[in-house]
Amino acid sequence: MPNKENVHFFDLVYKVVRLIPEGRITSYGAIASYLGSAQSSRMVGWAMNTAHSLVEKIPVHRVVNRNGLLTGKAHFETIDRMQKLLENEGLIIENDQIIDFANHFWDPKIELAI
DNA sequence: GAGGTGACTGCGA
DNA sequence: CTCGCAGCCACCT
Repeated sequence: MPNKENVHFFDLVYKVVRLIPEGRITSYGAIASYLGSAQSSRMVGWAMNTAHSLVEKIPVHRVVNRNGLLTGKAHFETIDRMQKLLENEGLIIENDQIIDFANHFWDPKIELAI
């Protein structure tokens, strides 16, 4: 659905991430796949890095790798921040990994019915 | 302008 | 099972 020219990859990423419901999470790959660049999952991660600097509030803590591992926690203010935020939304984190990850997974491809 | 880096992923050894 | 490598593309030096 995204165009090819005037649409920036990052903008789409922000848009999708912002749509993630509370208590849900998704993966970099899922977003990348939704944007039509399944192999560019790295860019999603980089987008999060940029998003962190934006004024807009983007729930970047709801984006983890495909294993439900909090790989991006190091980029938050504190290492515990990400886990704390997720736990505050009803998720359970153990060993930096989201418990019952699959059950809380939010796939933009499905939820947004691309 | 060129090279290095990275919050990922999938596949092969 | 774990470990390593290649592909991907925007940003930084």
